Amino acid sequence: QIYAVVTLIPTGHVASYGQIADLAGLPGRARLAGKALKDSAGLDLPWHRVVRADGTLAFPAGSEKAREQREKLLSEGVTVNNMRADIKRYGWQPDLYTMLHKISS
DNA sequence: AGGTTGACGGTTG
DNA sequence: GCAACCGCCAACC
Repeated sequence: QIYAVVTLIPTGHVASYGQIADLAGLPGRARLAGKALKDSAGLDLPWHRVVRADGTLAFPAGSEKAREQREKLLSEGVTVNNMRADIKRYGWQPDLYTMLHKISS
């Protein structure tokens, strides 16, 4: 379920672990979403579009994965300042979020 | 069985 | 805005 929701994130946009878990029918289990993505290594998913609720990248600053994620987001037009994506502009808009919530239920 | 550990998130100072 | 806490829960020691 979690992987399915991740594929729904439009190119050039980002979503939080909490939102992913929520839409996957697992409210309040953001950590599980993170665990699922960690285990998803190898699968073809837009994992780089998943960030923390405040927009910061989940990988330790300076790490190889963090650099890779930042690069992928920038290439899609998502501004990333100091390892933090601009959630205000590129995050899921409220209307789209509620719409997806309705569909998934 | 009990303690630790996270690709997290909301609250508080 | 930031950092320290605390709640969370499944997987591992």
